[in-house]
Amino acid sequence: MQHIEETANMLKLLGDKTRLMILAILSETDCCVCELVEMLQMSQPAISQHLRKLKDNDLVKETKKAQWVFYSLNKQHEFYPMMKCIFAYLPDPKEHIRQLEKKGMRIRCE
Amino acid sequence: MQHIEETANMLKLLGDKTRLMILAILSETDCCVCELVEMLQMSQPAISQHLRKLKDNDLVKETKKAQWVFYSLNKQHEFYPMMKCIFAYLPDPKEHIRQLEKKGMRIRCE
DNA sequence: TGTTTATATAAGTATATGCTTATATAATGA
DNA sequence: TCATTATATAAGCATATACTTATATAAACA
Repeated sequence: MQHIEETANMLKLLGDKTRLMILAILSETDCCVCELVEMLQMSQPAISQHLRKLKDNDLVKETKKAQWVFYSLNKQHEFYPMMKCIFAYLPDPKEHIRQLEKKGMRIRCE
Repeated sequence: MQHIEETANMLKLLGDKTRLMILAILSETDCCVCELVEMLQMSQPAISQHLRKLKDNDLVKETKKAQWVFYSLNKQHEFYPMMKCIFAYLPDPKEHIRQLEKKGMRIRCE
């Protein structure tokens, strides 16, 4: 059980369409910034700024590989079980990943 | 399963400390505005404005009784199961209700 | 080495948000 | 009837938010 401020803050973070979709996608597969830019059809700075907020709140982790920065969901986060419950209210992010692959823009590293 | 906008909007609504606590309290017991004002130590207009948003989104229902307006949680709402999951991350609202009763400010109607 | 690609970040801006204060309405009760 | 109590709502304002554009950095590669 958490403090009210903590929980409200977490929900505020999730209460943005773009960030929510980023998290849902990352719950399926790790992605680099340019993949998210392509899937969500948002500018690169906009995506980077959302990722920054998620990282500052420890919801995602980053790994640099070659010229890319891959982001992954932090499944150890205390609010991860809550997020899983919320994902049930979202369209399946697999569709975004499929579309990305179809466009040949999936980054496969190593 | 809902649209991304719907879910994000719901989370934005829940992502405010005061509204989140109002919902948690209402999940335990119906309350009138002045009880919430006392429990949450916020101005009456602030509480009324939050209740307005919750009502506009169908999360709460109102019932007028004498000079009071009682608010209750809409447990039929499509996002109610999600809310229940979120309440697990909040301090027990029963404590607020106990404090209100201790101050003799509980409104008992009918 | 110079160019391209991927990313981060700063600055600027329009809009949204959550309060305050002031005021209106309606029910209660002396 | 008049004062009090409970509530809603409007207007104003300070701050937060989510973009944009511009720019910096670093890796890859010709």
